[in-house]
Amino acid sequence: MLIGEHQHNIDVKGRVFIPARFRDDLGEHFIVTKGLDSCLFIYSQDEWLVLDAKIRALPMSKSRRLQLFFFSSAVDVEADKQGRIVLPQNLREFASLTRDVVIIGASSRVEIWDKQKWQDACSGITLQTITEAMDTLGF
Amino acid sequence: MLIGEHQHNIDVKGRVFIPARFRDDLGEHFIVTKGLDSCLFIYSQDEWLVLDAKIRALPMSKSRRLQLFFFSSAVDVEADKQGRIVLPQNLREFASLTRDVVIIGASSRVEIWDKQKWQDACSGITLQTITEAMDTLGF
DNA sequence: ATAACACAGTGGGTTAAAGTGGGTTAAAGT
DNA sequence: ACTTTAACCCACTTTAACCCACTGTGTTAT
Repeated sequence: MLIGEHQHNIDVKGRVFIPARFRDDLGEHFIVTKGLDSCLFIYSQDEWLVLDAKIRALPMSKSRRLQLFFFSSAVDVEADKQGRIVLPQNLREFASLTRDVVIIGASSRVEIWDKQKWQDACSGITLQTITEAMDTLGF
Repeated sequence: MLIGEHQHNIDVKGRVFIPARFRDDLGEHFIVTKGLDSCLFIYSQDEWLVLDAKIRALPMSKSRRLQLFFFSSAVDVEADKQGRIVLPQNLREFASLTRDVVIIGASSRVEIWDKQKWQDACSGITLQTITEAMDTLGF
């Protein structure tokens, strides 16, 4: 299960370090795609296949946009000996990744955020929202 | 069932001792997350899996922020031979843990509080509040 | 009653692994 | 053939995992 929050930098070559815990779960290869809120999603090979199957199962009329969005932007990457991956420029631009990034475990996938964007998103979560959520979830 | 109150220190390495009784209940691994009132929650693997499933089951459109909050703030930890866990810096900061902490059993989970915060929270609980609560519960 | 023991709790030093940066070589495109 | 880019490798720093030694307290046995 992918959880936790890590801070890392992208170096001048466009490489990002993927924390060891995440690599254990993700495996050798993994898939990077455009995600929601201008961040990037990383799926393990297995999770990607699940997603792929779900999208295929949809009728073309509904899935067309989704297909284009996910498949066109998806890249299969492999970590180097130091545990880093190279992010293609178009994905870096999409997520506005310059230097400081935050890497987040989100249960079935990993997300890469620009640090500033992540902080903004976090500050949007109020105590009330969380309390309500805990109520409905039965914490 | 997790009950009781224990006083402990966090050492310079960010380690906290988890009382033996709690460890018996929590198992080998446990999950630490950001909780309410600036404290940390600790769940057993089993308890967490239930929560994980519930959170995942929510539709992405409504719960995206919540999912991010819960999963990003969670960490899987394991006690060392002495029965201590290492708390990541971001969680220590969140809960303002410096040295003196209080560890509390709260039925299905364990909570870690800054000592001062805990005392303040306790003094905020009046006899009236409790009596009212007991009334509604039908004690 | 007291010594011996076991275990809960504390502190700190050592070592292996995680994380970071940059240089070099191979490959691709012009 | 030359320039640019990406892949690969090596060296270094930092951090976290691991281990060991010590203290205190309660329990058992003599």
